Amino acid sequence: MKKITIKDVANKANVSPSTVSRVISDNPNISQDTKDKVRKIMKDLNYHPNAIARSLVNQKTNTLGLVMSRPTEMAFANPFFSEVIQGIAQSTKERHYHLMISAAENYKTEYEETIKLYKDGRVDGLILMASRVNDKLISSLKDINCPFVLIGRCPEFTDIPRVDNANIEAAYKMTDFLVKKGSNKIALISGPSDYIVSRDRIKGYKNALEDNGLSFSDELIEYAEFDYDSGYKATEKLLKNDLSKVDHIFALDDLLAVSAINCLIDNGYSIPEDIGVVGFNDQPIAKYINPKLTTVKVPIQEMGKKAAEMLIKIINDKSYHGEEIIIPTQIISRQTHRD
Amino acid sequence: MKKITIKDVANKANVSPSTVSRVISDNPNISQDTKDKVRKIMKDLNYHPNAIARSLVNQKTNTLGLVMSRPTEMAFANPFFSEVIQGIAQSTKERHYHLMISAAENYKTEYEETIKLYKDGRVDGLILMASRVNDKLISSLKDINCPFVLIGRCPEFTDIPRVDNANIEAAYKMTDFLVKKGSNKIALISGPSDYIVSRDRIKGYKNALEDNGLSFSDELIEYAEFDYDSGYKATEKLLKNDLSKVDHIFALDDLLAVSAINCLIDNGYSIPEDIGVVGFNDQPIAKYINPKLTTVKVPIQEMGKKAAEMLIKIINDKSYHGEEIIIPTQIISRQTHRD
DNA sequence: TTGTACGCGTTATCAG
DNA sequence: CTGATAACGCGTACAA
Repeated sequence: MKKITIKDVANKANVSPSTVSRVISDNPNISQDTKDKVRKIMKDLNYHPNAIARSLVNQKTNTLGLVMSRPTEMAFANPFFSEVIQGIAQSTKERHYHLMISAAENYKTEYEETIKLYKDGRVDGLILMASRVNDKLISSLKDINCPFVLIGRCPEFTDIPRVDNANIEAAYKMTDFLVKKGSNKIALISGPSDYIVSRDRIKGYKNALEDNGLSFSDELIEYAEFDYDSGYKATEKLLKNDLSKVDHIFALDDLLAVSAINCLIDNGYSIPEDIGVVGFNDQPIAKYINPKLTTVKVPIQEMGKKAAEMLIKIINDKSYHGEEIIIPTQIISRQTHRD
Repeated sequence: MKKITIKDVANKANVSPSTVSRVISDNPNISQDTKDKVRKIMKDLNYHPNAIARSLVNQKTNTLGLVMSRPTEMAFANPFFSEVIQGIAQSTKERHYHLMISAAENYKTEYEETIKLYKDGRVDGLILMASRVNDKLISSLKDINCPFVLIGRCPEFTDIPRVDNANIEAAYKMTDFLVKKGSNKIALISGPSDYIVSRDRIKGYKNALEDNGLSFSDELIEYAEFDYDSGYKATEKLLKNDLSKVDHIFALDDLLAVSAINCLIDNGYSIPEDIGVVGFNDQPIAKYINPKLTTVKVPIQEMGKKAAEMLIKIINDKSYHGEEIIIPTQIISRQTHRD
């Protein structure tokens, strides 16, 4: 079962390896006859060009990289990331690219893994997710001239290729939506405070409060990781403060919203009668629970798709340096807010 | 920003490229002096060995492949697959392997994509998920001598490397568990009938019925895809039949169980008072819904881990041809069954 | 202990 | 239209 190479094909076809190479790339100045002949032999021999050898000579792998850090991985439990991957996988497939996924244990190894993936020459570019404040990774990537696209936002750099949803605006809209429904005290359960996405959403929330003449206090906000248990604990903390006046909890992630709802139920509250809960992202689970979750719809898969598309374009078109794509969001009004 | 190669290092260190190569692989018969010297220069130049070139000469890529077909991708929405990937990613990371993920649009392209991934030389081996009855892929892979590990089971071949959970036994246990609780008419919502996993679980269910002297009828079973909407419809069909005597619905996947619960609730039933619903897999969602789902716990992530470990071992140890690892399951008794 | 020469499978350049 | 040759970056016999 030895590997058959371009030479084997060449021999059997009585042509040179270069000719075979040319028919592979469908070079126009090769006679139809030889093309047919060589193609037949390739079929007969069940020949497949070796991607590695091609990569070596072409200096490109046709593969994109994606690194999941542990926080991200934990968030892997969060359906958000599956959806992004799905979108990425779709684009790469369409463009005949491949996708390499790498897990990291923590933020530090995530940094190293990511850089390594590129410097080892395994990938032509990288897709970054979940950027934190002060993200060294991005400046390093810029330094070594590594093509990348960020899903999210990086405050230190304007003008980097990225796809994001309008987080500030979306959180504003949801907050405003609740206020217009009569809410006047909204507590917040946020993701980790060093994530840009958290900060942006908090900002939108605060702005909306302000514009509606409502006051904000730090006691109204609790931070959690992007997982269920953490969200549950955050809700418990909120419960310890005086929740009597709070009429809504705005969770900055659906999973967090679900944990809040369950914590509330466990403590004897009815949703949304006693207190409303709304989420963010519109992940599948939003529709699965009872009552169904009111949330902000973010086209996650679409974001993954766009990011991969942009990255591939950056890699292949040197006159193109990426852009900022902001995907619109939309409030999905279901059953967990107070009307 | 040009690439620096082994030659650059060699020049700067006044040694030959081969010496540098030996330093990289920590060859024992190289003087400590030159090792130190070369290593320092590698650091200074920020040199990274090119993985592609290495792959070409070593004839191995150190990467594993995983293909998701559309049905699988749809199931990508199903958390099952995220968890498996997570497990795989963990093993590959620990063993310094990489993971390439590929999406396919349907069963046919899945077949081609998979074969191609290997024949193109991009991966050293493959992890297969969700095997169907009469899976041509497996025999093809055997034919071309491609190392692979199956997560699941393939009835046509005994003796192929795989990791699985004891589906028959697990479904038996759950059915028996319900009967012992007093249930005597259990309906089933299964995954697609051409998946082995469906057949195995159905078999366990039937066996348990039989052993308990209960009768089985075809009207008691509905088939669905592994997604929510499909499960909902299947439940509606069940509802159209005479459900009056049915006291439990056994869904062969948690997501299906959730859809069944919601469909039942939408039709005025109370869970578990009017009818019990139990699931399979113990995915995160099982704990998130209200009431919490009674289900069979399958250590999904663990299965991914084991599969990747086995595959890597198969690839590197030619005296090892894989084995069958059956991971035990466990009933998680929560709130959706009738006591 | 280290250097030389060749090969891994392919593509690109230059002849013819 | 086609063939020889070099090169991509690295590992490894073989030689020294």
